[in-house]
Amino acid sequence: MYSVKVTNMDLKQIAESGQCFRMNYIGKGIYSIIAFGKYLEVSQYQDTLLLSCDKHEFEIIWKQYFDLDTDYTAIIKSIKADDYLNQAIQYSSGIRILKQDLWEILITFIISQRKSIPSIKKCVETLCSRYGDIIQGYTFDGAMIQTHLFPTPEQLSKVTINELRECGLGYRDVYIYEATKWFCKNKERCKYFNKLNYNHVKSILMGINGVGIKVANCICLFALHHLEACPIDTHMQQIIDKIYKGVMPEWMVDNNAGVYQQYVFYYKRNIIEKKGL
DNA sequence: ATGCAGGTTCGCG
DNA sequence: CGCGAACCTGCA
Repeated sequence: MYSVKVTNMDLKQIAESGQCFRMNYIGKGIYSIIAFGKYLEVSQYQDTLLLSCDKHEFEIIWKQYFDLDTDYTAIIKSIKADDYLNQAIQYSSGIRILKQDLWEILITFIISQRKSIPSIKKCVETLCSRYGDIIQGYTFDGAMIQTHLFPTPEQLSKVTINELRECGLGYRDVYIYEATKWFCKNKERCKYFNKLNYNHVKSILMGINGVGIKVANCICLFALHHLEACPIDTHMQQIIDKIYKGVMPEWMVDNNAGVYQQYVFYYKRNIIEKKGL
């Protein structure tokens, strides 16, 4: 077990933000996460994060994963006056942009198109349980559990389109199939993607069949940490249309637009949607 | 039962 | 180019 002080962090908000599909609430204030080859349990009491791993694992994996070296207070302070955005931040300032695995984000966000979050999660778990390695993890109680990792590119490259279809992917089966081949072929090149600038890497990603501008932006933001990447989905489009009268607000083209997008997205889904805008 | 969902592609004007 | 329709599947 290891504990660490954090600011601008709220596990619930992150888990429900829609940027990751393998983080789940498992009761008693505890969330489970499977990423980078590990199973983690984590809980939070005020500004203290408690993790089921040791210090070493925290330092080499989870510290980066939770983006704990980025100063979100500064990001929030840098906002130019905007009532709606500030209102959203009151509600969602515990969201951080997770640094996730490029390959996993590529595939899961291709799956995400025209799907609800529960449905995306279901597909992802099916892929993991059928094609991913089994690993052992430990709960807070010290109990050993087994779980599946997200399949590697090599593992998924052995799966046929028909088998993919049977995982509930629908028409996305071909996209996944082709993206997998693309990734295997470009594996060495992908390692240097974090050195390329945002527009460059976005245009490369959009060359993949099934990756349009929204998914490309999600990959840039959630895997490559380009904080200026601002995915515009139907929720964001509604915000532009209804709140900003069809004119894209300045904060959406800011250096930190992706962070702001997450704040607004979470706020919109949790508050506005339930009251009927 | 019909319609639609956190998107992309294709084909049309 | 800008627009609408179709694309699988599951769930209201």
